[in-house]
Amino acid sequence: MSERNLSADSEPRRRRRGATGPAGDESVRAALIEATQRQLASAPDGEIATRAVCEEVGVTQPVLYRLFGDKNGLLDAVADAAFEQYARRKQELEVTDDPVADLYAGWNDHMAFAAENPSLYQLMFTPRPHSAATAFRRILDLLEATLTRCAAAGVLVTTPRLAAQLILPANIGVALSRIAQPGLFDDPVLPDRTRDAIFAAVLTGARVPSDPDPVRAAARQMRSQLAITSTDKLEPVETALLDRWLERIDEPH
Amino acid sequence: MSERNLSADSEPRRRRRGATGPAGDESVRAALIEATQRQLASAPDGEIATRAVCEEVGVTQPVLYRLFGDKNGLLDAVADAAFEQYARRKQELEVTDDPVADLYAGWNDHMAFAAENPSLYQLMFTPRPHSAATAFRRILDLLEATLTRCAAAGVLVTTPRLAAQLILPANIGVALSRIAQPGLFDDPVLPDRTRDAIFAAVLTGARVPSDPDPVRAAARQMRSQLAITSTDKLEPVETALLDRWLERIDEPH
DNA sequence: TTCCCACTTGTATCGGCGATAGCTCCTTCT
DNA sequence: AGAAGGAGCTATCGCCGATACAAGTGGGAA
Repeated sequence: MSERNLSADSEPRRRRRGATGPAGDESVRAALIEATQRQLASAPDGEIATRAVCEEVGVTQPVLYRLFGDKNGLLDAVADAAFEQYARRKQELEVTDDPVADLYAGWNDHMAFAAENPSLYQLMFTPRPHSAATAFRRILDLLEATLTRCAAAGVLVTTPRLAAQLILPANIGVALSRIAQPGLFDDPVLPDRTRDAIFAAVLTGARVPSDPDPVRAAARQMRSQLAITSTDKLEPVETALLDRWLERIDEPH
Repeated sequence: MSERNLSADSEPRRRRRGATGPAGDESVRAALIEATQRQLASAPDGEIATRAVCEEVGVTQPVLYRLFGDKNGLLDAVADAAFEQYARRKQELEVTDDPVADLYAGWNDHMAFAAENPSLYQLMFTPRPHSAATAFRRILDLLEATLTRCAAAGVLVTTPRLAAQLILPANIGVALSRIAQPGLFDDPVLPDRTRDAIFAAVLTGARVPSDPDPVRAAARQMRSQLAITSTDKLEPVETALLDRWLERIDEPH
């Protein structure tokens, strides 16, 4: 049931037949999404009725169900539209060539977005049954991209993938807790403190602009670690050759 | 509206008048809560119908509405009952005289509870309109009590109140993210890493902040650096084998 | 130009939901 | 015994999500 026959894939065939009127499907689509966002922000219980949405736009229910499949499809579309807003905001921020500064700005902007759009935020990050929305994953990818730039600068101590999985849930947790229980988490320094705690576990404490070659730095650190604490996961011969290679990588060009 | 005239305060007057039958009100109350929990765990969409709950217990709808006021009151009661389970679990753990160990156990048990009871967990920690449930606050108090013991032991660098506000949202964020998007946050070390990152910002640096195994950390960073910027100081075959070895070093013991 | 047909849209409706009005019955107090 | 008041059941209200059905519309074929 609910094949959610979205008309996005039939976009090239749009208006081929039938009467869609002077305004195309995607115009009605956008209007429905916008109306849903508005009613979602107004409704204190965070719930909307497809009837009310259709009435505000001036279309009947079958139109909505043709465009979005079912109510869940509508909410997915709203969540993805919210991601577009989120990404647009973030794009206006990330112009620096300092990826760490962008990371900080990204966290702060995430918190601001959540505070300004609590209903949309819940729609995006709260577990919803049978949701096919891609907003969550795309935001994680966005974060991972910034972290990859950090890794390229040599300031990341883990993989960008793991770092993103560390940062985003913490960010979401603080934002959702503040939405759910504003009175319990009203400490103004809370987001910053959480941010610093997580970032400290992911970024190297000291910026290393002095070292232009992060590969060499990593190799050097790996060698020293091996010298201090030997590993038993490699055979001695392997460890010896590994050390030789690391030494070669560390050698000046 | 919906005064939610709960009969808990009328407990001393129970069965004073009227026919409650051989089973008292609180028996029916508990049965309704239990049935709701069961149906909540079964339902894939996390939604329940008061009709179905009443039918399973064998009472009619007005009974439910007299006992809980409305559907939200029922869900609040379920959330508070879930808190009792949560607190009971935690009470079985916290017997140590090492408050820091209790703190770690508390985090881990929180994650386990969320994984075992995803529906209940969402009910407790996800923003719900007009919720009068006290579970959220009581769990925060529980955490703050443990942190006060840590402060008495002199291992806390902030106030217990702020520390609790730092820890709980991070804990919730990881748990909810794993419930909402299991595929995106499947890294098994994610909860522990988050825990260590947050605790490091709250406890005196007894525990290693970033990584318990510096050799593994160095190997991981070396690998990510190699993945980002390949080196020309090693032959491709050598680089491939180097990566394999680093991977072996990074593997959990 | 005319007919046809695929597609859209409005009407009306279905089944289910949360919530409640009003009658009946039972228990308890006087 | 009679009075009184609370509790439960039946029936129902209004709203919701979703859809069957028929009328309508416009582009393409003859």
